[in-house]
Amino acid sequence: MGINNLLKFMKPYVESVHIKKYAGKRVGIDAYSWLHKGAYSCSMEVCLDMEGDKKNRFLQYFMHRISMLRHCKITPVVVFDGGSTTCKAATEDGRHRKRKANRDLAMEKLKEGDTDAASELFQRAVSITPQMAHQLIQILRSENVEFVVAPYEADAQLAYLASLETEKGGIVAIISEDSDLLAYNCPAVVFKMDRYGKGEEIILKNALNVAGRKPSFMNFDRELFTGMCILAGCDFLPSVPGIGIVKAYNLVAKYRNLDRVLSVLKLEKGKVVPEDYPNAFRQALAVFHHARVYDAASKKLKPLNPLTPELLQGENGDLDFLGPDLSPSIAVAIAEGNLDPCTMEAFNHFPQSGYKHSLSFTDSASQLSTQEEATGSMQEGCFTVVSCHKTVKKRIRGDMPLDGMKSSSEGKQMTVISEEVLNESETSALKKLGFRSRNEVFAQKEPAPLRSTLNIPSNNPFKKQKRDNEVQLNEAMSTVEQASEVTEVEKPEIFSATQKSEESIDSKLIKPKGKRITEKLSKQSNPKHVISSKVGVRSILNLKSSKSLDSYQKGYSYSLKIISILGNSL
DNA sequence: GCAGCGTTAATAT
DNA sequence: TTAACGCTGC
Repeated sequence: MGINNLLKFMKPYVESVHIKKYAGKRVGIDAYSWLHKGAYSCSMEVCLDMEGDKKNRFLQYFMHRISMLRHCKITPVVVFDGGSTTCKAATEDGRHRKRKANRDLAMEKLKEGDTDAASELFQRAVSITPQMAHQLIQILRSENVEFVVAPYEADAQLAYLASLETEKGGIVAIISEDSDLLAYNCPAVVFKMDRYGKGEEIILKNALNVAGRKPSFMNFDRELFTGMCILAGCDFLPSVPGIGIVKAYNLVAKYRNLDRVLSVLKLEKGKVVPEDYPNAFRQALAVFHHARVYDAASKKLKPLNPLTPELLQGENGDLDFLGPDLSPSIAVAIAEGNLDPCTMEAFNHFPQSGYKHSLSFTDSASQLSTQEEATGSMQEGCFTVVSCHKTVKKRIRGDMPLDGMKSSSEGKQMTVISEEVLNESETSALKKLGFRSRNEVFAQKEPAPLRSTLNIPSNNPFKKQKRDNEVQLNEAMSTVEQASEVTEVEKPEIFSATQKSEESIDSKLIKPKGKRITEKLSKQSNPKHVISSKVGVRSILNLKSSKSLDSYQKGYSYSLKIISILGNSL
């Protein structure tokens, strides 16, 4: 990830800082880096999509850091990655394969009973899923933390925010682990920030055009700097064999013109330079400067910097490598966290989170820590559901064997495995180790489905898939406009299933819910599956058309605060 | 001196 | 997953 060896090379420009230097300011956060770090503490649970408190540690990790920033009077702006662009497909694919291999190995170790080796391998296998990001988004909403989902790269979105003035939603610095941000010309990036707020900062203008320091970036403009980064090797384009950061720097410093550098490279390295390297290089450069980002003011996608005439004329006018343009309604739905940017499926509005988000932050005795509150309603196994769908209400009230659920509880720490992500032998291996499957725990206890499914083609290249999905989404929308059932389900509603649930409204607990099984049930047993899909889409796009965002969000976050599900039965 | 490879440690609690 | 380190070969 990032630019090969860039941080090491920039060491002379790194300064130790405490994040409180940005008190009173808005600071952007690359969500992926914290999600990933947080996931280490629960890698097995995440990989196997288990249920239970431990799986949600990554949320606690994230929110702890948010609390720390707020404690420092910083306004955090969390930026999530969206879909990946075609340029990056190869890198992503390689990572995916590695993770899968590690996961398979981990399963084998687990079967052998070697849990230590297994957990180490699971740590290498963790990937951050859109569902995890969405879980976090739900909490951020309820805690009124500002966030945006980038249409493509979070880095580009962060760079865009950093280019805006504060009054227009801009940020003054970025917290991340990704050196790409420097290639995107972000002015101030804090790397390796620990939980107390200490980190290492690079301020770009302290390096560019400053005399007397080595390596000297005297007479480097931002384009040359980005060019150097690409030459050294980045996610979009591997470096020419034999070229690392030092040689890249020397070439750029010597010729101060990227076209010249490319021709010298061809002369010096000859056949080692791939045929299409110069073209790929220019595309990568264009991505770093003109990637498509979401503009909250116009609620549309726009290029990070205005497109140049050369770009508009070149590439036969096909600028999809910057990330294909999206219609405004889709762009908004993605940015606001209602549409999965990878699959273009509507996110399930059903609660997924087991995170207990009553975090407070103290630094007395210079020790910063979280406090989790357990409430009575949880211990008593209270059951409250938030839903956008009225049939859910009926099912919960009519069919849910609540008493059975309460009596089946076997202590808080029980971990439940999901058969949908495991094959048969894996499932039986885990059962031998004492895990229970979700199907066993949730059989006949699940409410009706809410998830929308839009028949996503699975093997298509990303670009085509996005377009197809967008068409389907728009079609689904227009069909739904006329469906009479829709009017019934527009308003988010809160339903309670026990007399205790009224009390739980004050509770700040969110307990996990079996999602995958919900989907499975929906396909098997709900003849109205297609309708409910459309409802999902409608309810999302409805945000834009008929309600002010503000009032919806208030309602939504309120709803989320009272989600408290299943109590001890997990 | 540098690139590039392999190994190892750290990430979180 | 990444950074850091040491080794090797150009």
